[in-house]
Amino acid sequence: MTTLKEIAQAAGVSMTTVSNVINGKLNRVSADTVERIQALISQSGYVPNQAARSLAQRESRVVAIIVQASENENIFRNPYAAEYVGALTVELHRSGYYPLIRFSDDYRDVEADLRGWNVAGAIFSGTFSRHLQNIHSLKTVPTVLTDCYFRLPGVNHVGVDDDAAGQMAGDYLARMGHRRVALMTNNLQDSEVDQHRLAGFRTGLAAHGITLSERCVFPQPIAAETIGQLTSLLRSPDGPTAIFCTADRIAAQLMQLLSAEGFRVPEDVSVLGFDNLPMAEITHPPLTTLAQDIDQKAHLVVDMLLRHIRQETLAPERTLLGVWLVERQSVRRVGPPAALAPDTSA
Amino acid sequence: MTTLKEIAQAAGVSMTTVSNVINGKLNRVSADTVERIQALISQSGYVPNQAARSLAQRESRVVAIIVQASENENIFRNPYAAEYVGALTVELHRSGYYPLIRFSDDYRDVEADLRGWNVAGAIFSGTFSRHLQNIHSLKTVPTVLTDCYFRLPGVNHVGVDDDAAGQMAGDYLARMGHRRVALMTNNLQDSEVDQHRLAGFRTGLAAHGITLSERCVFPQPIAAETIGQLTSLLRSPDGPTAIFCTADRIAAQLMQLLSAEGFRVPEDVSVLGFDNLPMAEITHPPLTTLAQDIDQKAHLVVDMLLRHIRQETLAPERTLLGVWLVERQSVRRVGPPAALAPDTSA
DNA sequence: CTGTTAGCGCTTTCAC
DNA sequence: GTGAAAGCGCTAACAG
Repeated sequence: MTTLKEIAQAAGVSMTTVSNVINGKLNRVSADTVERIQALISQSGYVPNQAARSLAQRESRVVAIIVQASENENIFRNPYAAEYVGALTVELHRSGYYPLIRFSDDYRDVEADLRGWNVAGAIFSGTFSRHLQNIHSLKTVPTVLTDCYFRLPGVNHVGVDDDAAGQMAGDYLARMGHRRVALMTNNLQDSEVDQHRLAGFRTGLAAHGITLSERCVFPQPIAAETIGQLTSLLRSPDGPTAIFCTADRIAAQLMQLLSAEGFRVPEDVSVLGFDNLPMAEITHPPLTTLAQDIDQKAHLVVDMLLRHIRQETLAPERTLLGVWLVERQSVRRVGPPAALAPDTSA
Repeated sequence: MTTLKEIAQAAGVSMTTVSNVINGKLNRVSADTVERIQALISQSGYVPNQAARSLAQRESRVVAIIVQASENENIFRNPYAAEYVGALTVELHRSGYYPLIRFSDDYRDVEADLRGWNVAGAIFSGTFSRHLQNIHSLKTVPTVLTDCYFRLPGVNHVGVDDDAAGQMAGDYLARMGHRRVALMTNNLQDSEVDQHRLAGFRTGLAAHGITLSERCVFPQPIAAETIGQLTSLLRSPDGPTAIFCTADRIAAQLMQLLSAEGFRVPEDVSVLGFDNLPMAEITHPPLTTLAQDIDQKAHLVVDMLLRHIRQETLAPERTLLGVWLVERQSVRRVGPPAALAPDTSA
């Protein structure tokens, strides 16, 4: 193993000079010294020791990525989480940072990660406010909160405009002629993202004089054991004709279950998803969904974080990303054509 | 920020003693000193500095997870990779290690990670032999190779028995009455996993007197632009009646494309997948596939690696995991019942 | 442009 | 049982 000291000795210069070359402070070193040192570095295959660097500089090149999940849960089974973290990883690598991934809902683990590794920054995804409250390092570590609703002055935030997105969902289903609709979320109880999508959905429906009935709100994905609850609702004369799912994954599972119960999508019931993950193309029928741009989000988040780390002028504290509709085949238009007449905006 | 030194001063003991308590060397410290120090530690919220620890001990608690991918490619879009890495992450956390995830096909980056972070160990997934050859740290860093075919004495290896699995696929399709079959892989050119599945497939078919025609081997997934190549083959009188895909993802995409072209699965053509990912349940029709146990694999891999790190008696150098058939609805039985007669083993 | 010096926070001999 | 001291590999003032 080669060290900086050895390079310095071989080059007949001090460690400082070598350090300057390594860290690109080339204005402090003469051109031929730079060249000589770089030659030695690549010959010897020298790699700087990150631990020593972190220790001396009191900051590592590590960025913590904290994903809301119960410890021991493989959250990458959720394709949205996996794709998002993967995109963040690519962006961080590109900038010379190393992601430290933690699945957690225990603030002590998170604190230990942030402090123990002297992280340069942290990115949170989907963390509930009640957990974020306890993480005091938010005040000292450059942080970008994503898909969360916890606010703290000076802490940047990036997320989908969930209210607007929910509204778009409600508006779309209403325009497609649906008057009785339902909603299915991942975790309405805890997830503020889900709560805002619901609120927006209500607003969007209200604009068309539609009220979301309480028994049509499913706060968790339905499973094979509990599908009966939904099917009997669907079969009742005043049951919903469309279901908005706040994640493609829920929608895909739901369609599968529905099809096993003999319901046809979209003939018997329409299904609208959220995210536009690759899976939306392989469901049957292909899923109509509200799309978000995960790569764009990851790029923006890392960019914001690096700005923050470099103490540059901060970007706006809060950035809301839009979603757009991708129509495939899981939502159909219902009702007599006359019902559409009042809509003059089409 | 609290340091070990401060704890020592507050407790009126030396740093050595505190260090011993932190590292569980309790036989060297009296019971009440232990207690006093532990109280101080939890009161102050002290968290050891990982960089300092790594530096002093010349080894970090970092385990590199290297996933074969082109740099800048978000490989977590591949649900198998995501689920596997997620499972490894959970296992490593459970044992107090930190995963360092790297998507790469450049051995220099990998070397830099391994050396720069003084990693305790490394796990490779799917790395091609031609890349692994260049990674000299394999000889010095405790390593488990997974889903690879590169052999090096002293380096552990865990993988699916791809030959046996391919054979199982061939045997199954033959038993279901298919005499003309096709194969579609992810990257036959580079992936030794795919190559072994193909070899096994040929063996399995040969046992039933079936030869896999060259034009029925698709070395890469087919896209919308190239589907014509397959459909014309399918329509020809001696075209294949079943397609074995070496990943569920390929199978799901294929079924989607096929359905858009007016082919029905399994009536017109059967499709067999590989992995049994959650997505296999949401395709239409639900996918018949060869299942592997990802959690088991991850558990085994981490267990092996930790053994290696702790210099315990090594597990066998090579462990092959089996797969099993999960029958859903994408493969149908064809041909006259008589065709089944020669099979006496059923 | 270059070098000297003093740590960063922890572990680890080796004495006591 | 406990402590003193050296050092892991690097960076960062500060001098020259």
